[in-house]
Formats: sequence, structure tokens, C-alpha cells
Amino acid sequence: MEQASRLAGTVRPGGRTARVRAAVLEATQDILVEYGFHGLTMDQVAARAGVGKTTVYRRWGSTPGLVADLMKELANQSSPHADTGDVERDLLANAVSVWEAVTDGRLGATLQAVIAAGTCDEEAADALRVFFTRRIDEWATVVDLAVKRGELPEGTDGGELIRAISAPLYYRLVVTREPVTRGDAERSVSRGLAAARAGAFVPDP
Amino acid sequence: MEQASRLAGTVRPGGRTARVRAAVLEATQDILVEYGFHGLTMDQVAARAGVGKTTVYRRWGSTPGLVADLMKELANQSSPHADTGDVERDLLANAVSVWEAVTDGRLGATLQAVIAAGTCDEEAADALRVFFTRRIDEWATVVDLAVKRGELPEGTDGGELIRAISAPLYYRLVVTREPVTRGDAERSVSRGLAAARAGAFVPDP
DNA sequence: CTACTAACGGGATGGGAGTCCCGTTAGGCG
DNA sequence: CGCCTAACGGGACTCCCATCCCGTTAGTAG
Repeated sequence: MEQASRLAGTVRPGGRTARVRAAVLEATQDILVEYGFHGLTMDQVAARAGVGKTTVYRRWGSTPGLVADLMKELANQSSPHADTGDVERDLLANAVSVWEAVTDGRLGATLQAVIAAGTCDEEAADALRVFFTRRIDEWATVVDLAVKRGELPEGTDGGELIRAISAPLYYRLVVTREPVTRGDAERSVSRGLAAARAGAFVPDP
Repeated sequence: MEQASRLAGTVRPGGRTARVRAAVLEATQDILVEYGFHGLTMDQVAARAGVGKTTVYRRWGSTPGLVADLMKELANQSSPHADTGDVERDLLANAVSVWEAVTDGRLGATLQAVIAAGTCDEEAADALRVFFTRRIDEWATVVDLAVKRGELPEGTDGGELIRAISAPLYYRLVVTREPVTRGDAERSVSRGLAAARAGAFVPDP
């Protein structure tokens, strides 16, 4: 038994354990939507989930831990990227999905909460990094395909282009706190695409 | 005396009151750098500032209130924008100043804290909006001048270009949590500029 | 220089969140 | 189908933070 069972919920992940996790994560998200990360407490989570307070502490340790786990859960629900054979349409699909996520009351609030948690907790920061870099890599493939089709210059950095297109939307969401519209998503795509066609996403030798 | 003195510190703003504010805001920033917004409490601020706890509550009300006031203070220290007569150089100066702010231990941590506070408090959110839209407007003038000089297409939206250049840096800082380098700032400028030259920042009719 | 009062400070109070102990429940193997 | 123990739950305990009351200090008008 040396150093086993460091993490509760790993030996008997079935049945009750899984139900508890689902209830806790849902309660966490509810509270995040309603009060934001700052208003999230272990106490409330346990109460709303109908679960013992001890359980929440044992399995998640802290509120950033809860948020990090929630992020991991959302990562698993991540929908696959589009691939229509037309870069502009693919990139627009990406931008629109970001816009929808950011605009959606539940998902948008959750994203903001995770971002807030990331500023003060390493585990939450890791969860963010993993979630987004993975998503970026997935979408970068549509750029790679476009390069192969000759729609964009050879050597165009797909990940950077995806980042450049998403960035202004998140920037508006959390930094300048301006409303984010579908038009912003569309403009972001056309700007990124214009720069890409000009070869601005091809790394210098 | 009707409804006067709603805000303490407005009738006798000299001497002690000013010293208290300076001490409190500095203590606030210290704690933000060390523990992040989540670890900021009125108690600690008062203790570190060497000030009565009651005073902090009376004048700022809550931790988001402290952060919002700190943001306003930083806004007043905002340095004026460059204007060298060359768009690329001006925009690079802007991007580099963002990079420096974001990279600087004290200022970077403070920015992240304010962003975190903005996710759960309307006053902090307002402070953010005001701070950034003002900064964006200031820098947008260098774009307007470049348009007048014929360096960029007629009708180019300066504010949007400034946003597009800053966004990827903040995106890396708080969303994907990747390291932000000077190279990122440089690339962001050349990409924004490429799109601008292609007319992607000219609004459709 | 003096009076008036804005603004500050100390300290008591209450409540809520984090931690711990131990009894109870139920998943999973034989 | 029954045992073993992983995992959960209740409740007591502690500590820290928000709030409040009232006495003290020091700007500022005259």
C-alpha cells in the first residue's frame, strides 16, 4: 500500500464515485455561472451537489482544483474540427465556434472562471494550457491542408494563424470587456487570412 | 450635508488621506503580485499598509473595489504613445510596451489580477474597459496619421488594428498561458500590418 | 492659532470556510 | 453471494475574515 491511493476515486471509479464527480462538477459550473470564480467555495459546492464536504476536499483539495478538473472534463467534450475543403469556411467555423462558446451564458462564464483561476493556481493554469494548445493543434490541421492545396503560402504556421484568429475574441471577452459579436469573429478571420496570404505566418529562415 | 460625504476621502483629500491611499494601493499590488487576486483580503491589505482595517472597508468596500482603484491609478501613470513618423516603428513601440508590461513581474501580475477581478465584479470590469479603451484610442492616432501619410489604406480602423496587435500577447498571457516573448510582439506587428496593408481593417460599406 | 469635524484606528463580535475524526455505505473481487 | 476496504458523510473544531462601535488624530477654514 506504500504510496498507492494518493488520489481518491482512482481505485473504484465506477458507480457512486462517478456520480459524485458528475454532481460536483455540475454544481461547480452552476456556481461559477452565478457568482464567478471568486464566489466559489468548497462549502457551497458540497451543499449544492448534495455531497459530503469532506469528499470534495479529499478529491479536489481546493477551488482551483475543482475548476481544473472541470476544464479537463470540458476538454473531453470538445467537438471535432470542420474540414470543408475551403480554408476560409473552415477558419470561419473555428471563429464562430469560439464566438458561440464565449457568448454562451454557461460556457462563457465557465471559461472566464477558468481563466481567473489560472491567474492564481498552477494546476488550473496547466489545465488551460493543455485545453487550448490541444484545440489549437486540432484546428491547425485545416491550415496545413489548405497549404497542401495551395490556398496559402508554403510554410504557413497553422497554430499561429488559429491563435491570431481566436485571440481578438478572448481579448474582448476578458481584457477590454467589450461585447463580442459574430461580426468580430468574421472580421478576425478575414484579417488573419489576409495576413496569411501575404506570407506573414511563414517563419523567417 | 444631505447626501454629501457618500465617499470618504473626498472632503479632505490632502495629507493623511492621500498617504493612506498610496499605502493601501501599494500593499494591494504587493499582495496581488505574491498571491494573486484570489489571495487578496481586506485584512491583509490593512495590515501590510499599516492602516486600520475599518479605513480600508470604509473607502474601498471590497477587494474588487481595491483592484478597480489600483487600475485607475495605473491609468493615470500611462505613458504617452510614440509617433516617429513610421507606422511600423510606432506599432512596434506599442507592441513592445505591451510585451514589457505583460512580462514585468509586478505589472504583469497586477494586470492578471485585474483581469481576474473583472470576471466577477462590475466595478473592476468597468475599470478594465476604461483603461484599455482609452489606451487603444491613444495609440489609434498613430494609425490615423499613417493613413494621412498614405502608408495605409484610406478608412483603416486604427482602434481595431491596435486591438489586433495587442490581442495575441494578452491571449498568450491569460488564455493559453504560454510564455510571451519579444518575438511574439514583433510577429504580431508584422501580421497586423500585413492585414492592414491588404485593406482588411477597412470597414465594409 | 484655534475650533470643528472629516477621517482614521483599535478592538470586540459573529459567521462562514477549511480541516479533522470516525462511523457508514457500497463497489468489486473471489 | 458475501467479504474487504475504498470512498463517502456527518458533525465538531478552529481560525480567519467581514462588520461594527466608539474613541482618537489631524486636515482645513476662519
